[in-house]
Amino acid sequence: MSPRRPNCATRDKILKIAGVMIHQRGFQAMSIGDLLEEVGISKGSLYHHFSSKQALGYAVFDEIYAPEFLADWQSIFVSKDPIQAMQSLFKNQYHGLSQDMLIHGCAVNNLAQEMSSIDDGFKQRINHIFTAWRTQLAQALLLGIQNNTVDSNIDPMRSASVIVASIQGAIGLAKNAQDLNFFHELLDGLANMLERLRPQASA
Amino acid sequence: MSPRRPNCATRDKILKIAGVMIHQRGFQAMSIGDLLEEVGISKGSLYHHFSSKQALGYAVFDEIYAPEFLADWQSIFVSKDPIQAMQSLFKNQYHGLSQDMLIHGCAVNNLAQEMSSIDDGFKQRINHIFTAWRTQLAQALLLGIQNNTVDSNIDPMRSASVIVASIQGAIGLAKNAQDLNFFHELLDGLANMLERLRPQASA
Amino acid sequence: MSPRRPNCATRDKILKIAGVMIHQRGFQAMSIGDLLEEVGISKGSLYHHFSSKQALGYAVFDEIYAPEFLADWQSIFVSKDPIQAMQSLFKNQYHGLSQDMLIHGCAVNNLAQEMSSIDDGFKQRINHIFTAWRTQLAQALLLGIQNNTVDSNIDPMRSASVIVASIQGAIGLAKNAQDLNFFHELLDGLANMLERLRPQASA
Amino acid sequence: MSPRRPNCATRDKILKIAGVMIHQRGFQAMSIGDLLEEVGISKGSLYHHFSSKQALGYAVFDEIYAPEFLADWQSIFVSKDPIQAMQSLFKNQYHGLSQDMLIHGCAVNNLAQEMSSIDDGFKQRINHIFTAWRTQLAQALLLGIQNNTVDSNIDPMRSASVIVASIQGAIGLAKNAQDLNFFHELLDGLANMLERLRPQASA
DNA sequence: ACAGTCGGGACGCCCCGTTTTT
DNA sequence: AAAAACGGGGCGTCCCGACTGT
Repeated sequence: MSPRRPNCATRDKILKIAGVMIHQRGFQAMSIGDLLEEVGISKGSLYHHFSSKQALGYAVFDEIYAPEFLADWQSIFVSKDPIQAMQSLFKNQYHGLSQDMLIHGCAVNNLAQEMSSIDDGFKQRINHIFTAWRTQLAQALLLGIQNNTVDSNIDPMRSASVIVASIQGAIGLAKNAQDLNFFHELLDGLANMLERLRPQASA
Repeated sequence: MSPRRPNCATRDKILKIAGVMIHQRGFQAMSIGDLLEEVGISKGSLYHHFSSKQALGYAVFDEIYAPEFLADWQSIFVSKDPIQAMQSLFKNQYHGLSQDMLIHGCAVNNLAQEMSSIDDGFKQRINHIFTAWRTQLAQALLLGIQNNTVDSNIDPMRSASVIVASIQGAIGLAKNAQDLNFFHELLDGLANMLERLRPQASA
Repeated sequence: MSPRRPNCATRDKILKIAGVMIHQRGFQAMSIGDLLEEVGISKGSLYHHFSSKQALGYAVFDEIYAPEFLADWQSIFVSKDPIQAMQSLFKNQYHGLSQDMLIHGCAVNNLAQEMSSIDDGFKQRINHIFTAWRTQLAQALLLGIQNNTVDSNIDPMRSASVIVASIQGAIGLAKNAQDLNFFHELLDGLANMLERLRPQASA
Repeated sequence: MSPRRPNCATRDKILKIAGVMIHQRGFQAMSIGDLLEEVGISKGSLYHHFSSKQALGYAVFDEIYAPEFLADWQSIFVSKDPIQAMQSLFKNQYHGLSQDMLIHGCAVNNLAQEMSSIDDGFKQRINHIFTAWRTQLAQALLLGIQNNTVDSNIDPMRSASVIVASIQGAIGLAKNAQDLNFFHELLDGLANMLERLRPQASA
């Protein structure tokens, strides 16, 4: 059950659909039976590829959620103006890809809320990815400070943490409200908040 | 099964313990059987007071979670300097009462993440309370603007939404990390972020 | 789940039928599903009375097998001529009640072979009952020695153990052969063996 | 799938390990999956050599259990004093090789108890081997009678059956008790019982 | 001939929230 | 308010067959 086995369409299909179902219903609420029906395979097939529901969940996290999670942020991590880069990322999420996140929230954050206090394997994975996110964002802010696009008075790491928290919180609020306008307002508000991290003109 | 039945010790006990268990495990993961054992009653007794698990959940929300949810914030809603008021609230949560929130997160937010997309009754209740929070906070910010403790350039409603999102996100992150220091850092970062909503000196 | 609850026909019915099925198929091979169908109840009903298959098995042992196990031997334990008493017991088993034992063996011994090395609860119960049997039979042999119906040179406890072993072994052999005549032969042989425990005429 | 295929290391390895596992856990409780893991082969490999679990079980019986079953008894079958020969066999089992039999019992007898009433193939095999044992032992007793080491009044066949039953019963009792001292006592008792088959001095 | 991967589906026990009866 | 009965669904294991490659 090595993390990557090349030739197995079934395994990939399971992972993909399980990724969607866990995102939609939560890990515990996703039933193996429903998954089997959706994928169109039998139990023996599933348990040939994954030794347990837990192992499947870990694989979904490692092979589906984690790789996609930070993908959108790579451009920000190397920008000289991280504030502008994030603002434009928020703008882009106004269109298209925000739908899924509006309805079901962030897959990683959902798992974090549901599983981190119950299952240690999930907790470690989630911690790892959030820490990576915060750390990289802090470095990006530092780069911004060096390029005078970010106020040098801020603490990069703490600001990065707050930004991460704000985004996750915003997605959570929006998912609950199921209101696209409200989501846009939140993104706007975040953009404005970021603008306040610019170097103060009065300095 | 009216929302408020004054005289019933058993019912109150059920509500109280159910409130704790839902907070700790989540609504779906809390089993009726475990609850009965904890309360020390029989199934018939529970179903005499609540017609279903769902009804119990609603009652817990309405009678336990909701009343306590905004209690701490009342002082903020009437302050002439809401930023300072919130900052001191965060300071107070450094000590004592933050433990529960660190371990299990915010009861309302947990329910929001778990149930709002599944159960409409929960969704409406949660929306209602979050909207109230945001609205009242926006009014507080407006009061701050009028008292020149908050920058008049901000949009009170959007800023209120972002503040709410940030707080919920911070609690979520901290719950996942299970790290008190990290939680304190987040609160610090939030306090700093709020400071940036002060009227700009350069204006 | 106290061992004896007075008013519960369903519980008794479950125990009775489970006792038969375990006797016929073995404990592990008896499926809960089949039991439910046979009894005509639902899963919830069964698990209301017994917390697990194991608990059911223990109850069957304690409340069905154990009480009946030593019943036939009570007359022997108080006889002045235990050899003759056992021989007549064997004779009686020629008729009628031996059928069940021929086909499926001794319920207690079956459980002993199947479960004692796997499950400690069963092991302890079985040891207890076998020890009781051997001990009481040894006392009976001692009584026979005192009444000069048994050779005083034998060691009562060891002889009792051998007698018990022989009987269980005989039942096991007969169950395997499924041959009534062979079973009768074995009982005859046992009776003859017992006769050799008489006081030696030459002494 | 002929009963004896000489040159196949894999097949032999399967048989050997399966023999151990069936002895330890029972036939039904032994899972094919566990066996494969233990042997270190794949399913395809096993089912290439054995058409089914049942066929594997039969092969284990025929090629592992049966050949070893009567090996120790060959010396007895040709002795002029079978009683003494058996007694010394019991003595030898006091040391060393009795461990396995104490813990897991007699492999053939275990199978007999578990499978003979369920599976006809097992039943026939077991019957065959037990019959052979009894028959050969009866002949040995007859030889003893002819050599005046055994009482001529006994019925050789019936006595042989009782002896076989006693031994199997003793192993069963000891396996359940898991008590080496008790096992030794039982063997002692058996030896004493055999002594009583000597020609009576008073005759 | 032999081995490995993959897939199949029936069944294992048990826990769930609920309804019915007393 | 308690005891009893309900039945659907939870995940996982089982033995096995089919297909693929050597």
